[in-house]
Amino acid sequence: MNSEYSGAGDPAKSLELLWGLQSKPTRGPKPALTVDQVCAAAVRIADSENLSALSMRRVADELGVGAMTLYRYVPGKAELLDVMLDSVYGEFPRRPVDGDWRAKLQEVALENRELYLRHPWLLYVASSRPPLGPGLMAKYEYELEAVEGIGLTDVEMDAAIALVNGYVHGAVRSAVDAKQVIQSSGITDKEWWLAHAPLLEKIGDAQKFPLASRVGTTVGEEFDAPYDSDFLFSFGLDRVLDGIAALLSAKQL
Amino acid sequence: MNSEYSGAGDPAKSLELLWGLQSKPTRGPKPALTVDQVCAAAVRIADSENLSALSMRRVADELGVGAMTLYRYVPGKAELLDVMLDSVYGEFPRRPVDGDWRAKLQEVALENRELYLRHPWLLYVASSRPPLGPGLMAKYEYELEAVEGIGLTDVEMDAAIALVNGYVHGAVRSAVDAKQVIQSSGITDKEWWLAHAPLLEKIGDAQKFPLASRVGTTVGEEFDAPYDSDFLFSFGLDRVLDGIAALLSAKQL
DNA sequence: GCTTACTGGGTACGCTGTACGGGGTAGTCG
DNA sequence: CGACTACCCCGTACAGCGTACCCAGTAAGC
Repeated sequence: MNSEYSGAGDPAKSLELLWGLQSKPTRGPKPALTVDQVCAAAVRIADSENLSALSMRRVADELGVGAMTLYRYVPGKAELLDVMLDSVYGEFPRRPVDGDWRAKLQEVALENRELYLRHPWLLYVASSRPPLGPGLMAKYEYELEAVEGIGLTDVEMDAAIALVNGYVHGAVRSAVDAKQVIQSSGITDKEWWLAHAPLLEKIGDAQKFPLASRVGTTVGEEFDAPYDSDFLFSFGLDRVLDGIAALLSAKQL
Repeated sequence: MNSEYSGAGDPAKSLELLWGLQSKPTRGPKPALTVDQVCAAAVRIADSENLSALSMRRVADELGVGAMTLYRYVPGKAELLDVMLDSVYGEFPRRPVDGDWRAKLQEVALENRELYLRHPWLLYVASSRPPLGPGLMAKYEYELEAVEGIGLTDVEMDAAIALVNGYVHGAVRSAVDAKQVIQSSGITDKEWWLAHAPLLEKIGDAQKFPLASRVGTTVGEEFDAPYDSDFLFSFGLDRVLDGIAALLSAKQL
């Protein structure tokens, strides 16, 4: 499973694509496709297979055209990824929430999690300087609303949602990775741990790394317990939100 | 800049490599290279160039051998990445710290940050199920020591350091990405924002997304202020540690 | 000295993104 | 209406990737 880096293309060209600023041609045959169709096909492939299965030829096959035809609509693969990103950001739920900042931020985290689970390839493409398309702008606006007017500076507001989003990204990625490893290898964490325990013991694992082997064993055993990923996700998220709460009360003194 | 996925190879073969469990050959010519040499050359390339410059042929050139020779030492590129990961984990400082859990966890975060800054490609390869080599085990052991005996369960201990490490990963990746974009494009965040402001205004940015444009502008302007990355890093880290502190005091009630 | 396990590495296959250029099509202008 | 030309689709080609396969050369064991 590879992952690519968004923002690798020409940012100006990506922006033109994202906001539909291309000057429309007047002469010549009508285009058989649209950028949206190309993007939708690419998202379909990335969703149902994975990011490394996403190639220009594969997208072209999906649309029943030649590979080079895609370059009539998109400058290159990097810009296509930018468009894909913004298009799925556009389906961010943005459900209205009654409650304080904490309830709203929690909802933001859950919606981000939903998005990642629906489009797992996002986990491997999300960049720190994403293209400023309409989808991302709307998502960012919604997220900022959760922390507006609670006493944070603009920079702190941005840092707060970056903190939450960063946590969600890491947590969901761990969970998705683990699930994929289990699916592809056919063995669970517990089984894997048990299978390799003798090898690690032979090396002197428990003597040299007592804490690591104790905690590792416990975590491995608990991993397929009834409360699994949901519990762990909420646990970490609560810590992050507690941290923001601590900042707020410190500022009020 | 691409990134690859560690753990994609055969875990058993990676483990053998990591712990040096290969049965040594008795007959035939002496190998001209060692796994360590191959790994060191690969790390050198990834450090000085980047992860997408790391190819088997490139590593072979660095060592003055043919490309296929590497497959005498390493089953494939995926396993080579595993070995590279564990080898740089092995240089994790693990400085002893006097103080409470918070001072120790802060030190863990700073050392992780150093490691990422010294080997930026780590940011694009780190996986959730890394190979359990000696380097990672020692690092994990050291990190667990920071939160041992402060009243957390084993699962909570693991979750706590995963939380800190996840934060560091995200924060450093953002900083490194930003720096690379500035270097490669030659324009700073502020200049980029100013250059695209008229375009975004034409679209109706400020009307549709008032918060996003206000906060975005502020963040863009502050970004190359004197206190930049160090301040922001500590800010987020303090929030994470506050969150763990809140958990600890809640458990003591 | 023969056998045999092992090493180095050349060649080749299928994959990638995409530069280039050719042939067909449709709207515009003399 | 014919010519022009901008635009469409896309076949070919190239450089690069990971690596399967295979063969020649080497050195240890019998």
